[in-house]
Amino acid sequence: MRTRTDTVLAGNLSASAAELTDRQREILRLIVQHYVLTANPVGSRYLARVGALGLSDATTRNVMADLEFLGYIDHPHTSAGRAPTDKGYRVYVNDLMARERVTDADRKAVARSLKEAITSEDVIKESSDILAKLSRQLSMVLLPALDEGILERVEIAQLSSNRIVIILAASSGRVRTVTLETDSVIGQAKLDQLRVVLNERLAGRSFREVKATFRERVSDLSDHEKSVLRLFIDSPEKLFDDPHAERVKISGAKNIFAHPEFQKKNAMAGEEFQSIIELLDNEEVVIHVLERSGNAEIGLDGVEKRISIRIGSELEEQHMTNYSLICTKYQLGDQKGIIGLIGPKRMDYGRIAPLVEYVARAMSNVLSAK
Amino acid sequence: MRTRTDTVLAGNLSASAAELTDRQREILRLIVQHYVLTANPVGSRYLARVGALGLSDATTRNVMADLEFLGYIDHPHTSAGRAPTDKGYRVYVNDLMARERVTDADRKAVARSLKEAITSEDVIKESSDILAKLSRQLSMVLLPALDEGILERVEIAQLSSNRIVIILAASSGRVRTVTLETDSVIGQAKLDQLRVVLNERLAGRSFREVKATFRERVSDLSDHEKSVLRLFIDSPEKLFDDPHAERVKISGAKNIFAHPEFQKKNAMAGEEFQSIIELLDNEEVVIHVLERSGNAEIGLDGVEKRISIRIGSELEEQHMTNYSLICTKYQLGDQKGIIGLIGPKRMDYGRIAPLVEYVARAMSNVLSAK
DNA sequence: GTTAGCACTCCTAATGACTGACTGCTAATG
DNA sequence: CATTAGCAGTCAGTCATTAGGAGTGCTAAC
Repeated sequence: MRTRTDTVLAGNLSASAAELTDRQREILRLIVQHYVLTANPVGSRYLARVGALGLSDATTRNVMADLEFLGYIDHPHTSAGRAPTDKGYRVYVNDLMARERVTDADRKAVARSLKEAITSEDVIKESSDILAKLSRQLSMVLLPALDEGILERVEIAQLSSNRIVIILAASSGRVRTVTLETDSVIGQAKLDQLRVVLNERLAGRSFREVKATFRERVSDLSDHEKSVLRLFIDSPEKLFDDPHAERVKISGAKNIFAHPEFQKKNAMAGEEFQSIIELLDNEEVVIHVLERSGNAEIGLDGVEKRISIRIGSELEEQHMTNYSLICTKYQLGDQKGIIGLIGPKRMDYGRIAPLVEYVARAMSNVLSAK
Repeated sequence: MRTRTDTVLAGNLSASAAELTDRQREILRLIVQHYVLTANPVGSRYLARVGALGLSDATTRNVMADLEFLGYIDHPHTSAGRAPTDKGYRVYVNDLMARERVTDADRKAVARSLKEAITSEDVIKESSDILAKLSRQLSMVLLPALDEGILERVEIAQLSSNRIVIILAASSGRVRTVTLETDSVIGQAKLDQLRVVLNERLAGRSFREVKATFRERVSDLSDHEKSVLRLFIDSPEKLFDDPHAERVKISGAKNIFAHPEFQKKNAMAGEEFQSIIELLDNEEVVIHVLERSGNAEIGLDGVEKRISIRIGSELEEQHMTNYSLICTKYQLGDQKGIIGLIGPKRMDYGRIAPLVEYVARAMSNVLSAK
């Protein structure tokens, strides 16, 4: 299919975004912007007609042919307009787009939401909700992994003669409680003693370490004490860690289905749709996607990147090639969580990326005051 | 449109299900069963052909015309087969269907799931998951409202010099924790004293009462103590109650969208679809739907009904007239929660209703042993 | 380098014919 | 009198065809 002309072009034009001509960059920018706006492939005649370029459709066509050959845009079929490829979006996000300032209205809305929140849990849920609302996308918040934090302190409280609750406080401020039924009645003095021992042996260590070494650490306790801790001894890996469901908050599912790409015929049967539903159904998928994107790009590679944007195939999820993820980290105590959103690749990056960053910063501030 | 013949029929045939003839009941049963199975309106010729009746299509037609006039079945357009109306489903559920025994395979699957669960929270989540999986519907579990339980005990634990956690233990076994930042350092002795006072004044009362009267109950405390409890004094109604998000577990969203009614053209735009998404997005809607159905029918009207089935319009939700809800209560400590599922009205009630009941009983048993 | 013009491709929506599944009614039947 | 056979009429869904529109690629002229 490739003609000799193509080869010549390939020789003349580098595939690197930096070496695109100004005109090419400008046209790519226009294509992305119009496609984001309308969800329709944009054609050369249309671009010429709106006249932002002062070029004829034919010339535009030539440039677009070059851009297509270089892999920045594509067309679904011969006589359709062009839509950006993942590579095209990537260049747009990196070099071409203008990051808009978060509007005053949005700032106010965020402040209003967060003011209502009393507990840290509330703040996190509200942040997710307001981000979903303002971005009109599907928003997700991931709490910092208990697993990666320090077990600051263990408390034991007696609820009734045979029920106690064990409180695991992480240095991030997160708290995990586990209630236990005890076989025999256990006195307050005994409990106090047990608390002291547990704190001596566990406090200040990472949950991960505690998980791995708990059995040994309590192996010398009396049988009676061990029977109280039976559940922990049986399954430390579950009790010293998050239940998956509780690390994730999701908001705004309705937004994602309102996008025009879902209005076509058999949208529900498609794998895209299925994969979004999977996200709603299964917290582990959310954790996986957010952690991979968040941890890989933000603050781990020397240069601190403030925000991670993954476009289509960059998500490395088989069925999510039509979506983009924008996420960043927020601070909860001494740990970091991740907040972000998912939407169609055709997304207003210039507006939304700063919004994600803004919400993350706002929630971090509010959380640090709790 | 109604002819004189119709009027005569109306005189002859009562609208009460009990007064349907055996043949009418049998045909209604067949219609429901076939419709549930195939999702296609069922016609007289089809019924005659499968031959379960030994009647010709014409006779079947006559009976079906009567059933339609009486409001048990309907047809979407002149030349379509008949589908049950809500009234038809209701009669089917009340009088016609056979409740199947839960299969051994299902029983084993439930047992296997619940065995893995360690904490009560796990049990509840697992119950929801397994119910969704076995029924292939959207399943929901509602925890008992903190609001309606007794505040059994208050504990205070110090996490660090200026952070404490307050533990509210409900008699149901549920525990709510709230971490507080204190302005000044507060000694252990002071905390112990505060705990004693709070327990004296709050323990044993309902959360609802505590919520309403907390401010008065602590009005005589020292300013220092009040400053520690500032958050509670400011918003007792929020802190002595559930955050909505934490009362609800949802599983199996993917199931509901796999049903054939969603495969048609603009399914996503429809209000039905929107209302299901609303359910996923908004815990308060779930709470509302489950509580209304569960509380209205189960165990409040003298006769203890074990299970609540609401069909279409009986749900009294504007946009959910195409769905049915099956739910029942389960026991958590001294309170009851609700577990149930939502699916298209076209649902295998005979299999699913017993399944819901079985899972509820199984989880109640496991929970009572925790 | 840029543009005009033209032939060509392909999607989409609209149309209309056709089929199949049903119903309702009537007249005949046992 | 209940039941059945037969027939005309209705309507959704499918399929092929058509016309229209948008856009491309190429070539030749400016």
